[in-house]
Amino acid sequence: MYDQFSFEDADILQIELAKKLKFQPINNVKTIAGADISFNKNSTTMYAGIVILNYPEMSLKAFALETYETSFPYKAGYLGFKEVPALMRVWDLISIKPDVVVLDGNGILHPRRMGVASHFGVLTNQATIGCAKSILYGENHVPENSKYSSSEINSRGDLLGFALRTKINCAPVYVSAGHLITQEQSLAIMKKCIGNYRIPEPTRMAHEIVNDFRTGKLKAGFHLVEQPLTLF
DNA sequence: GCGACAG
DNA sequence: ATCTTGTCGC
Repeated sequence: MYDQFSFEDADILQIELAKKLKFQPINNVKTIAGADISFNKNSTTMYAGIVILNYPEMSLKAFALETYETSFPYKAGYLGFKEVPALMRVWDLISIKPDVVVLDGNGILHPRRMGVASHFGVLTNQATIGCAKSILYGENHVPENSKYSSSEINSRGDLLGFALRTKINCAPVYVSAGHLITQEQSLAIMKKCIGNYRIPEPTRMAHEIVNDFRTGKLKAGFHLVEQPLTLF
């Protein structure tokens, strides 16, 4: 889909897509999804997956898996061009869409306000939240060392996201609104998605199934979980 | 110019 | 992201 794009083309598209961003609170959140990608080193085959959890119980409700071929390289600031096409393929397998989707990467906490979560949100017209494991952009402030504590991340006076401590003595994760949600609600929702691990449940579980998919333990397609099991 | 740089 | 053993700390 973006294989013929140069980084210059990508810059222009990100700026155009950013003009479509909209930030508004979501009313009733009953389901939340987590999306992630996995792949073998030196391979163009991507294993994409999306899990759907009941909110705020965090019990697994369903998940979808699909592969996708890409030649777009990874480069900081352009993750969306590599991952969004694959995730959209998986998204098509889901008939009943979740209320909000959490992506493994940033939302507007990005130099052009178009991280992978915002990119996916605009293209699918869905509410999204970005939750990255390391900082990409913005003035980084370290939150205090206690679970649920957070600190703002600003740039030129604009609030772009938050550093959130999900576990004591562990590096924080970086939360930012993707699309069709507010910064504060993004932070509030992510706090309720924290289990006993550093990575919040949506993204953590997505990472889990996507790896099982890559190693052959799970197969492509939509899978409904009959007995939603709460892991904590 | 130099260093940083999501997954 | 993926590869990959031991090791430090709660």
